[in-house]
Amino acid sequence: MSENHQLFGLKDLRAKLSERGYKMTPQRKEILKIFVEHPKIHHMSAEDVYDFLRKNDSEIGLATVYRALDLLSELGILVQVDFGDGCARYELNTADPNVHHHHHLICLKCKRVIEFEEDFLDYLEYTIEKQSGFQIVNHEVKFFGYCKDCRADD
Amino acid sequence: MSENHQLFGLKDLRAKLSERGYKMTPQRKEILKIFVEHPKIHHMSAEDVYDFLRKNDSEIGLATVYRALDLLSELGILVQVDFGDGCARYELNTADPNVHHHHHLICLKCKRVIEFEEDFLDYLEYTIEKQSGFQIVNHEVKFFGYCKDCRADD
DNA sequence: TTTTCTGCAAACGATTTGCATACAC
DNA sequence: GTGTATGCAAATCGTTTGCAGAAAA
Repeated sequence: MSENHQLFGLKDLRAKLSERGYKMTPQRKEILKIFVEHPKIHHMSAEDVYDFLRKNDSEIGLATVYRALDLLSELGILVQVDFGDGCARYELNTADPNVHHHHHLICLKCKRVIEFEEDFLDYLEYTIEKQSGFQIVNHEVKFFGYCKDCRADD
Repeated sequence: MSENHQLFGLKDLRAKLSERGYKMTPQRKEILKIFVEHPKIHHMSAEDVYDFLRKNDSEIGLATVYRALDLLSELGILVQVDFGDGCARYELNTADPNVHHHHHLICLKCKRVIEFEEDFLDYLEYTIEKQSGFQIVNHEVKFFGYCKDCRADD
């Protein structure tokens, strides 16, 4: 579909950080690098990132991973997603207004998470804002059910 | 809007329980009663339920509350909802096909949770099922933003 | 040199679990 | 009676925090 929707790469990290008084560190760079260089690995938790680092002989503490993921989310470089599996997961922010939102189909049986793109919600957002005065800045849509391989009617 | 959409009341509890080999207990009855008799109190966490019970001179252990909420969800009497505030919350299931889904507007400033009803997603569900073969049984939609009182442009 | 950052270990809060007793059937 | 449920306390799991030393700016 598309290769590189993320707004922020490694180059922008230093700027984004110093803009807010934060410092560039090898740990932060390395953690962001995982997300940038492995776009196929989606939805990593702090523990996932930690394990990935250790497998690549990187000795970054778990607390630092948590702090970096928090920080990168605060900077808008990553976004937190939640699949109800008891831990926060992260993905590169693709919040480009020209890029469609993507959301998640969560299989109740095999726990697979499938992504889909949609832009049907614009009218709904418009309606809500008009009816309730609620100013929407983001939305999150999850569909629960059974994926192709797990369907109940198979 | 509507008074009593829940499919299951206290009367059905015993049947639902024994159907699956579970027993009716005063604790389970009392916990469900809170949800049925106080429809205005939405989105209660286990701790909320526990506090509510203690205020009403009921001595039910916290572990029992957790177990009962789990069980009532498993039976389809309650549904778990998650507002990302670090604890599971529950509400009466209103999964009647004739009743519109309701979803949540979460204010990022005052943390208020506003409910809204919608039935715009039927077509989207149809499209997804057709395109991806994913069989949808439930969906969850959250809009994040600023409520009428907290809007950035005020 | 000043401030922020890291890493460790301890603290934390929500939830779960083991176990002996109590209760529903 | 038999098997499930309860209540308590201890265990667990993801995450956060305090603090002393290390490293950016």
